Amino acid sequence: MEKASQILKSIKNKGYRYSLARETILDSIIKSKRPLSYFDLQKLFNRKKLSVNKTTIYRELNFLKEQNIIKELQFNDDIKYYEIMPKEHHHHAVCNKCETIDHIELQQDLDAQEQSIFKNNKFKVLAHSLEFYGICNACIKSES
Amino acid sequence: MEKASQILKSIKNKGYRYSLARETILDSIIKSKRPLSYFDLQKLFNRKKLSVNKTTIYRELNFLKEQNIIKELQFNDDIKYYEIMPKEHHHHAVCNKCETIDHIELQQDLDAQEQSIFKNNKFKVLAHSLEFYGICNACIKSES
DNA sequence: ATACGTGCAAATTCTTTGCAGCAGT
DNA sequence: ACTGCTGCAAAGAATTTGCACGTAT
Repeated sequence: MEKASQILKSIKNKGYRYSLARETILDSIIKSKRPLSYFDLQKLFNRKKLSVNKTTIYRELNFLKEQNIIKELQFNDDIKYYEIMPKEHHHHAVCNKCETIDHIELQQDLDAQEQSIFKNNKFKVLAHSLEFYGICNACIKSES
Repeated sequence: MEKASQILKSIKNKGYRYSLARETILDSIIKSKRPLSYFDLQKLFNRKKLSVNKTTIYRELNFLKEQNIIKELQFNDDIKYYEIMPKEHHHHAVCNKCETIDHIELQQDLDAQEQSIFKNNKFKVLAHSLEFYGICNACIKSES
């Protein structure tokens, strides 16, 4: 809860308030090893037997996104996922079998590629988004 | 129209039929330099003064996707785009200003990265998706 | 003649909005 | 007390489905 309460404090300084829904959503996203969707949070509230309206969840996700506290992600399903705003740039590995999404940090990033794009395509790269699709370790092991 | 009619022929062999909507959608996606969305096709039909119901467009896009004739893409807006199934693997450059989407082919692809992911993360990469965001040439030039 | 393709309206799903009441500061 | 936060119902937007009719083969 340490990190969450720190962020909540800075939110308070901007005139926004503490609420249980806000803390729970924020803390869940911080603690989660993988990006969470609206549905994940929904389930989570159910499990905790907390009654939180869907409007609140959607609103809170948008709020945290606007505050640059969380980042919205899309993979090849139609679902939006959220992760805490990363300090280190990283990428995602999506398992085609179990649909688990993991973080990946590359040894060599894409600086060379970005420079050649500027040269060859006259396109000034400011950011990139890179997702790997394949089979995760658990699914490799459990294969027949 | 050559390529479209070739694909239409192979569709016919599977028992599906020719139709004007099908040919127009397929041909538009083939001829387009950039991925097209449902709305692009909608506009296109309007300009051509062809009356095609939205259901037909959605159904045709799903049909062509299932037939592996076109590929569905998502960027950081909420819109689905479609391009003809690429033989050469390539990536996309999305302009933050004019939202134009271009194709990019990398000199060095990501083989080295994929191998190190297998080593370090025990994740078997089968495919990847890479989008660059930035400013396109036209927008660089037109900047004040 | 068969059964795929199409249009229309209705249904579905996901998300947002309006508004009145609740609650943190 | 002020104003942000919440829940509910309703509205919206994007997409899909059911069904009767049209049309390529």
